[in-house]
Amino acid sequence: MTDALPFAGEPEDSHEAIMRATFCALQEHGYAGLSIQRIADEADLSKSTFYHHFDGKEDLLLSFLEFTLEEFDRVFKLESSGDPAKDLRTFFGLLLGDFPTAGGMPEQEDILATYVELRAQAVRNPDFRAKFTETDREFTARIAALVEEGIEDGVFRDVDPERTAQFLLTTLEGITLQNATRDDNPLPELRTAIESYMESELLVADSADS
Amino acid sequence: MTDALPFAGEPEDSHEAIMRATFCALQEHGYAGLSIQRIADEADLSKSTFYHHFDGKEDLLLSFLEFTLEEFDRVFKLESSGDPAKDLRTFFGLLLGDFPTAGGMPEQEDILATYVELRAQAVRNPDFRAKFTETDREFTARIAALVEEGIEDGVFRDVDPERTAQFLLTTLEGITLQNATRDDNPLPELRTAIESYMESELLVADSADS
DNA sequence: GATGTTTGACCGAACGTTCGTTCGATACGA
DNA sequence: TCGTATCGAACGAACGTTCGGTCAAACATC
Repeated sequence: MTDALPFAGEPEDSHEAIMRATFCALQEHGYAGLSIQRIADEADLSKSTFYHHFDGKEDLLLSFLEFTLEEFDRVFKLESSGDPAKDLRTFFGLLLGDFPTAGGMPEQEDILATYVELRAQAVRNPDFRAKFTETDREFTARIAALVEEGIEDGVFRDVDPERTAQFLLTTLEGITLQNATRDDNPLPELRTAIESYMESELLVADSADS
Repeated sequence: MTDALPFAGEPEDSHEAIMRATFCALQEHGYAGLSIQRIADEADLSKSTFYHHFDGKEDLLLSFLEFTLEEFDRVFKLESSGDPAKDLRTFFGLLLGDFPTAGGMPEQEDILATYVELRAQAVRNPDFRAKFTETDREFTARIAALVEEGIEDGVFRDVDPERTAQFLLTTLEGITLQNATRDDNPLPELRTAIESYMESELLVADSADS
């Protein structure tokens, strides 16, 4: 139970403590405000100790990104009911912040905002870009598999699974981007919008009209 | 003609030169690599001269963002044919990079990538966030107006214009985000995907099936 | 079991660089 | 002569990183 959460309990070693500290420092100060000093302070270590565990800032950030994306992936794998439509909705929910957070941890919206900050670094950082490309491909494949399953079960229309999955993921990331960079609160409305898309494009009609 | 481009010809005064230099420095070094020194170098001015024209970095960036978003808006206003479906496609194209660039200026994809970098700053910068919120609202309103026009003309289905516009803009920004942060080139495929969405959700069917 | 050696985690202090910003001076047009 | 535009030089702060050294646990040797 507690094992399902990424940063529950006390850190076991300094390596994990630094990872956790990076996470917290990112939430508190943002990517631009992230410094070795801040991470060291958050982890109750000295700056020099940090360099004993990591080659430098770039090394840390790449490790952190890798760890985080795998953690996302791991949580997603836990949720599967066999019902494609339900699983698809669950998957969308998770991407939009419906995941549990440990006590004292930041809110889901803050985590998604940090995701946007990290993703934007991929514009200039080739290693980041490679990681996000891979993650996007995995997510798309997972959505496509659910769509295909739904088509075989006769509950989804006969759409192109890969193309539909790509389109859906794009929209979901658009929602995340907008929600993290706007003052109004577009998320609830956009949740219903993507639900509408599912109903009109994906689900076969229940009644006989159109 | 040349007046339609944002940075054509020689800058008229130092203020404009700094704006232009900010634009170029952003393309070359990215947001994280943006410094007063770089801007001054690009504008052939000294750092101290910069402070004669702007209060500081934050002042400049806000002015630059304001100027840039208005420039986007201005280009969009030029294109209107009266045909809602065509105008909508033109609008989408512009948002995805189908705009002219002056000689020696960066490519459209680089400009969109810089847009993503700037937008990500809105996560932490309230002034940025306010500006992007406003721009999103304007864009949504413009799309909604086109959709409403299309419904009245009988070429679009009777959808909710506001909601449809919001959903479309979200997807477009998702496309921009993904294209700027991935190694593969999802833009062409996503262009056809949003065209498919228009055909199946928006346009009334030409033939008589469903 | 006592003793010398090695190893790994840790730290304080410092280094060199870059950053945003300020200040005083100079040149020039009105 | 007053205001405006420009400049070089410098400032303090923060950054990522390195270095020399401490301490305790693990290990090897006798």
